Amino acid sequence: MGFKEEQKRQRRIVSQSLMEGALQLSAEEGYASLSLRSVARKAGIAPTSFYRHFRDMDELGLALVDQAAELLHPALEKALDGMDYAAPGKNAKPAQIAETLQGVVSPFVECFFEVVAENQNLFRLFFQERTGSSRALRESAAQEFEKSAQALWERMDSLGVDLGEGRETGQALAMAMLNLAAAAAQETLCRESDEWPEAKARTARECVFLLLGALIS
Amino acid sequence: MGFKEEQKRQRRIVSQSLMEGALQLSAEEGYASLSLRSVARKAGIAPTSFYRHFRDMDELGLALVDQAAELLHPALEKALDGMDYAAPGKNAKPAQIAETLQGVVSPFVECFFEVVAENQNLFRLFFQERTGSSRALRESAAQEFEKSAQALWERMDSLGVDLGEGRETGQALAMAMLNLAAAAAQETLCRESDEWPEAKARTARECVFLLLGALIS
DNA sequence: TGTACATCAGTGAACGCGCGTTCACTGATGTAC
DNA sequence: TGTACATCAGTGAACGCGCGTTCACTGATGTAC
Repeated sequence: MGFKEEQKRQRRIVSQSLMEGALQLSAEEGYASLSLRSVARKAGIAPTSFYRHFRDMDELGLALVDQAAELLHPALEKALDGMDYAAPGKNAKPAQIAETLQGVVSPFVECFFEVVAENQNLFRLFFQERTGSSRALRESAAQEFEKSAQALWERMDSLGVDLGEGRETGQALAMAMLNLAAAAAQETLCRESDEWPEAKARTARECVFLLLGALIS
Repeated sequence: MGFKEEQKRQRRIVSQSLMEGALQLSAEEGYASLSLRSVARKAGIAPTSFYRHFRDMDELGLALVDQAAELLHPALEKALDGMDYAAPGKNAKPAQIAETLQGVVSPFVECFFEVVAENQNLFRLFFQERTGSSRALRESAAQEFEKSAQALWERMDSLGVDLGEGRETGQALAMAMLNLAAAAAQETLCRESDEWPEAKARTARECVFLLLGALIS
């Protein structure tokens, strides 16, 4: 009876070890240079068995991007839940507004860097392929990224962060926050040392400046 | 007499056609997937002749990154020359400060996007490899990028743009401007359509907000 | 002037290798009757 | 219960291919004496 379930479980385990192996190898040589055979070797299966799990390396890459997205979105949800913001009065001082904006920026930065730092190889791939050479990977990653920007904007909008002339500007600013965070994360991922706290602090500062500038314009 | 010069000229032409060929191919498949043989084929020489010009594909990549840097730096110099800024008074309105900041941001954005749009394949490679898989390429590109950030910061500093607590913050903000510009450029490079004006406008807006936020904090 | 040698970009043949993919097979299990 | 068939992850042998690299060579030119 339990055989089919067990078989499916095993299948998932092998698929995951292919993805994990691809991730480890891509950290060293880059995803584009990987070979089907090297990934199968890393996962401990015959090259021909690869095809029982993925049509080709591109499909495996897509699965990895999906996996990254499935980690990113709940992390972002958690950030959105943790945000608070009290719209400053007309005469509020910049320093006060900046302080208020921390209620939006801090949860974002914390959750973003947490999930990235805990899945470094996965997000290295995700950020990389967002502008990579495979159209399928690129479009999928870019789309997930945009989804995140939209969710972020909608939350800020509903909190009453007034980013100016409407939807487009607001979403673009959310995208800019994500771009700044991704740039800092990529930079940190490429370095040997763990400079995550510094990257987080820098990103937070930049995001606050960005929103503050938008708010008072 | 003129033979040696002529020979050197020819050599440079062939080297350039290898670089040009690599660039064209990398736009389609990504630099990491290129083969020495395909590049030689594209340039119209025998595979073995490749070695008369570059030790391997990595050295060719470095030459391309250098070439990008040699275009980027003068473009940035031009931008720095074109900047002007009159430090706003204590009671200046945000809208006025934003207007003043355009004198810094506009030349930067104009020159940056001009040189990128005119050398799309070269800068696609440059931005890509900044966080790519080859350590040599990555470090070289990242270093040139940082140089630019430093030059940008020094110019803003000398213009009297007061970005706050000193050198580190200022340079980080210059880096953030470059990161925002690069992200917008990469995104546009990946799309089919020519959305350069939109990307420029968006980047300019984001840079102004960023600097404005930093200024009034 | 001629002769011997040096330089140097480019070449074609040849090598061994890892690659992606196909094929027919195994062996464990479930299903129909 | 037995028998025949279906499913499905995994396998090893085999294929043809493009790859990076080596080697000894060419042919045009400059240089020394």
